[in-house]
Amino acid sequence: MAKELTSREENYSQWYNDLVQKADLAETSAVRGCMVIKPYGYAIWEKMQAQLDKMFKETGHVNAYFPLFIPKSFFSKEASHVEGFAKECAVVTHYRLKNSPDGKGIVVDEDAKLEEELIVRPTSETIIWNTYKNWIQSYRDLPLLINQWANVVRWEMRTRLFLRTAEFLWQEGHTAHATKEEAIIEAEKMMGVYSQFAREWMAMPVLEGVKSANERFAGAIETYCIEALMQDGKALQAGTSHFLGQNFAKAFDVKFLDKTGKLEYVWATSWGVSTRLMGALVMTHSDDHGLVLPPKLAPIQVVMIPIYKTQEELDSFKDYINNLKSKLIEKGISVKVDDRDTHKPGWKFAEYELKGVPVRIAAGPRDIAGNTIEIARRDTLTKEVIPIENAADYISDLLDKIQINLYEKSIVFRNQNTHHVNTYEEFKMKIEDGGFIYAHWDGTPETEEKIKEETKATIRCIPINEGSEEGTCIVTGKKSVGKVIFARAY
RNA sequence: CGGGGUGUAGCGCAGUUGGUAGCGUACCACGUUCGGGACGUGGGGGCCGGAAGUUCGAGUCUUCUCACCCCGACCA
Repeated sequence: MAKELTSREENYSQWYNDLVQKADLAETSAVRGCMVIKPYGYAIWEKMQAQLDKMFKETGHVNAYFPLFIPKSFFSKEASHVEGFAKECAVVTHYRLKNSPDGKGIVVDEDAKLEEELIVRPTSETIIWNTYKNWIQSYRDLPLLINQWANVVRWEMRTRLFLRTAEFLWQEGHTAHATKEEAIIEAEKMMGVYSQFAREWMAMPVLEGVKSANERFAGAIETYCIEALMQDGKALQAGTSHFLGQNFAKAFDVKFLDKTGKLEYVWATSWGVSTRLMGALVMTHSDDHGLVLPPKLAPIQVVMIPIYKTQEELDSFKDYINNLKSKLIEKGISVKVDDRDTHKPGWKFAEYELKGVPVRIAAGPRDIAGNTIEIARRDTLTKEVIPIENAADYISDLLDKIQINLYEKSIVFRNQNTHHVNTYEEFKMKIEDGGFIYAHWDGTPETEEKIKEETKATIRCIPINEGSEEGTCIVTGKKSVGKVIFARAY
């Protein structure tokens, strides 16, 4: 048992750390707060990227790339934006090193100080809006619908693999529109894209809503978000989409001539999801045996493991499963045959369980004699023996079933951990067990702050598309227009 | 940035009042095994995080540093 996982019950965050590293998703690096994403983890990210990118293109967006460095002066142009990010920016001050005078190593060459310091982008609004100014003159240039895949740096004090790292990978969409309404529709649409991706690809249920003022993006008028519930009862913000109003247009003087010849500021949105989704994926489905991946994002969907003693038996296994393998590949299913002679079947079973491969097929002399294969499901940890004839169709259906089962299990979990409360006392009790809590709130930042200080819970989102009824705030007793969703969050 | 902890073989750890480094696992070779992480035998691998000090002698004692982990404040 070389790779024993800490159980979730014993220590949830240790379980997460163990799992990410032992399943070969990522590891900590020599650089503080920065991770190395390993090939298996990166393969999952690539699958996420591929699907998201497709969805962005389908909604009319194109990709571009903007610089890693942002002149410091750009940053200060939007007041609340700079305030939000100033505390966590990496700054480039020099452009040259030299040999240390004492002969030991190298030092920064003080003569090579930059005239204007550069910020390593924590997000790209400023450099992008500075650029858009040159691209937009008339309503005919709008809407401008651009996305970029990039890395960003936020100098976090405490980091965790995928969930919060100093450098992370993400995509950031930045759009410009002629009207406020159009920009709002865009921001809502992208939240919908994220939500759909989370449900259908990650098999992860999410709540859709808007952020309270306290939680809003620095520089946004409205922040839309999707919020997921992790197995330990903590909420995780999985994606955000911002309606930026004309804040950045005004800060960077981006105007256009409308059809009537009037000069107007453009309306903006930005939206992003990051490698944090990897953390969400791990914490939504995985168990004490290891990773559990939804088939749609699994780099290997089916692994085939031979049971054999002799070379002849191995050869006959290969012949035996070759046809099935081809049929699966024809169906677009990714298959790996693990015929390594260096590990025993039992070892391989445990390994692929740890790595979350959705379906495992094993076959040995007994199966070959009886024209059967053994199929094991990662999500339920069940095994069955089926005839190899028509196994391809069976497996194809099974992958769909697993995808659905994971989503349904997650829905059940979330429902079991979602509560409505009517008093603050009840709230304080329920919050200790984790989960989402619906409660009436008077709409003021002060009340939210008080609740956060006393219970560590924040408003994860103000639900939309759920309908709401009036009530009274659980803390102040003042009027509330509808319940909002609280949780302790990552 | 506060509070706590840990740095010794790839990984996980032990190392007594200071005496020149060991266990498990992984790795390599050979043989027996192979339907849920096999076993035996033999082998390779360490500037004991770094620097300075005390000492005849430091993994062990002292000081200083650095890194990482956990818990808070901040955050996607």
